[in-house]
Amino acid sequence: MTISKTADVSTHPSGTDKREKILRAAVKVFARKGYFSSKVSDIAGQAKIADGTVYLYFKSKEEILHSIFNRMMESFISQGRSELENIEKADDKLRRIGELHLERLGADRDLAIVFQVQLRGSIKFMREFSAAGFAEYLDIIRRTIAEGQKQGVFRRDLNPVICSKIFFGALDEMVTNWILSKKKFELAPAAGEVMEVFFNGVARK
Amino acid sequence: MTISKTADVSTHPSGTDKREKILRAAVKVFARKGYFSSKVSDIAGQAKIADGTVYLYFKSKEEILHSIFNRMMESFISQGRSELENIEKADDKLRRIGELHLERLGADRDLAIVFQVQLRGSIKFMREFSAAGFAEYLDIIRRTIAEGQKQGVFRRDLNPVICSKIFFGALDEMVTNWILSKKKFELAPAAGEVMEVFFNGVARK
Amino acid sequence: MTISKTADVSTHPSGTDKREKILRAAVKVFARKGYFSSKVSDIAGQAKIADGTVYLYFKSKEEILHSIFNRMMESFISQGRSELENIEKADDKLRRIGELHLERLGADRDLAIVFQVQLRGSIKFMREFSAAGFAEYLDIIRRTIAEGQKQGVFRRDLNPVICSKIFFGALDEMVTNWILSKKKFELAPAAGEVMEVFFNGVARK
Amino acid sequence: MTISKTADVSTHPSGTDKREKILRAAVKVFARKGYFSSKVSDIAGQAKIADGTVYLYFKSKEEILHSIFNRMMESFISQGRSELENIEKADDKLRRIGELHLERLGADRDLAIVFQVQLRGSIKFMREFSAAGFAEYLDIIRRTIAEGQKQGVFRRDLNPVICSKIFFGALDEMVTNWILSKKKFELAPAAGEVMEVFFNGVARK
DNA sequence: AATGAATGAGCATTCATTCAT
DNA sequence: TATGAATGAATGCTCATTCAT
Repeated sequence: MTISKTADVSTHPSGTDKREKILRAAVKVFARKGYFSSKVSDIAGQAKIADGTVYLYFKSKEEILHSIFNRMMESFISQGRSELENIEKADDKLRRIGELHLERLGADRDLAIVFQVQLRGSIKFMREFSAAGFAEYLDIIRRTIAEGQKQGVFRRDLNPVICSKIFFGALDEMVTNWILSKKKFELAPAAGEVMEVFFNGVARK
Repeated sequence: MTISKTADVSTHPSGTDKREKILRAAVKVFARKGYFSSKVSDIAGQAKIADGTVYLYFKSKEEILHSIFNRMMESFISQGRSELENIEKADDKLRRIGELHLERLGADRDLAIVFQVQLRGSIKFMREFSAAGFAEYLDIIRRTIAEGQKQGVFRRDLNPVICSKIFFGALDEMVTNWILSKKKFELAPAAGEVMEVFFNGVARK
Repeated sequence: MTISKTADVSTHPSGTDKREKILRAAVKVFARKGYFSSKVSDIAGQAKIADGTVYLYFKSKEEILHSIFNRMMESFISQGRSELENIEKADDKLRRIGELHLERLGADRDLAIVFQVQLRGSIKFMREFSAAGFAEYLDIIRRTIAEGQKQGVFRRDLNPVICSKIFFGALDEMVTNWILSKKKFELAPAAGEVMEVFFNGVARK
Repeated sequence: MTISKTADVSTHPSGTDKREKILRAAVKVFARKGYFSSKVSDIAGQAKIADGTVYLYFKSKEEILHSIFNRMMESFISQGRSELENIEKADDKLRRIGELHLERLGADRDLAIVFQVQLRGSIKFMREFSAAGFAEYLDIIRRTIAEGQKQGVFRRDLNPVICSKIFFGALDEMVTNWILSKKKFELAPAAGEVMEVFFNGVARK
């Protein structure tokens, strides 16, 4: 991202840039060392600013973590919404959600690590994370499944709530494994197989 | 790098008791406050021993966490093995694994929290956890699926590695949701529906 | 585990010693550098203990300051009481109070500095100080004056409250001047002249 | 803290105005929070200027405090001089000093707080304060007393130095008590009683 | 083995001061 | 002159670990 110091007079000229810079630095640092083991000065160092400057943009180290996942969830959900609104069939929608999920996290390994690992590191974070947008995400999946049941493409004998957890859990585990794996492989392609199992099961008919 | 003094502890009968006491205390404390926010003195206090005594049984705070999951995984896997060896059909085996997974974690909420939450809090822990037994667990699932493919009960066009992750991920998410849920409900009963989806999919035929 | 606040220190044999040592060190350090400019590590260094040890005996730097003046006021007032109870005449009592005041503070220059200077450095401290015992001290003086009025040794047209402030203020200023003075002189002998003025005034009759 | 900036460089020596504004702001802020707990940005905020602007008028935070009491002492002493030069009798002079002292400080509670409390918070400040004008003030009192002795209105057996401290201490304590008191009362009227005691003593003849 | 007092490295945060604009 | 974003030194407090008893 370039340091355009001419353009946006609307907000803080450099303010947004620096905030952005800190967040990116924090993602990198948190990904490598974990939230608790990361020092604020590590983040400042990575962002090439003075330690104190961090506090001009964030109230605390914890707020940085919050900002990371709030921003991510927001863009995640809004992107999801716009992509899905033109899709009619619930199964297609779900397939697209799965693809987006893996594409998005597969595109930024550090961000994925923060999501998969650091966010799970404390019940407190998880609850806050849940409140911040994750619950909504799960609910979108649930509604899509319920929609599919109405449309007649999904079985009606299954509980959409449980199905949504299974769906999310399957994707989530793909991401986690990808992160931990030493072999570099593409995450997104796995979406197809996940959907196949989720839709049709592993049983031979 | 590690761990366990399992061997030499067995020599001292009372040693095992106190070690056990510390581990139980640690599970309780970690579950409530998270690994990083738990103080060694909290654990000692909970175990009703002096702070220093902890270090007669564990080299460090981290080793306590390691011991918790090593012990858990060991018993988990050995219990699984003995339960499964008399089951012939791969789908029955897999069903039993799912039941055991949820029964076991559903039986001890604190332990479940440590597994679901604290263990995920750092890549380091996750890698070590993976090395310590989780990979083996996932592999048992994978082999069971491959076995089912041979037996002809599972589709042969699916990759057992990916299927095993889906299977584990689905169960794992059930547990995580159960932990975070404020409503107290039984975890184990969910196993049936998970298996149903995993086996037959959500699509209407 | 932890210790002990003010109360049960008496139980620990060395506990009291170390607490004492820290307080003495703190008086010295506060006297030289002032409360705000004194670092906890200065105090620890002066007391020849590790920084952390300070916190085994005091909850915070501020609590150290409180302890200093609480302890001082307590002993000051209790000593005063026992000295005064055998004195009948109010003017003799007052004279003895004046002497004690100057003797006591004149005996420990560092302690006097903390009392005269550091304690006055913030309204907050002053109010707390006032609550802690100073108000009582002033009240003892006031009552003694009122007593003298009853006994007929003091004029009855004067307000004892105001007189007590004048009395205290006069002594207090003697101490403050003594502290600031570069010439080393004895403080206590000044008591006589203060009493003479307070009793008989400066006016020539 | 944004400011309307007008290019009024031409009009006034606005420098003095702004300096004045900062000093008034500082008195208010120091009075409420104490010198050490007051932030330069608090002062700037109170004065409605930018933080950096403070440094165009003062070299440091400490210099602000110095300026406050230098200015105060100057005006105090010069006012005193002009008021006193027409008074012949030393006892009348002293009476007027006492009145002025209490009137002046009683008229501006915030300023009084800074004088009574913040100035006493460090030996360093006190010494500087003393050098800056307080010593001179005390000396004026001393000389007035000596003058009174010559005039025959004051006893000659008393040491004027000690008497001046008593005189000042009594007044000073009145002010300090007034500041700490929660009840709002007028400070100046107390002057009469202080003088009465100082002149004639509390003893009944 | 058990204790718990003592240690001291480590760290988030604050804030006086500077300086480019 | 004025600004306020940026700096980075400074410090109170915590807590895992040690060790004398």
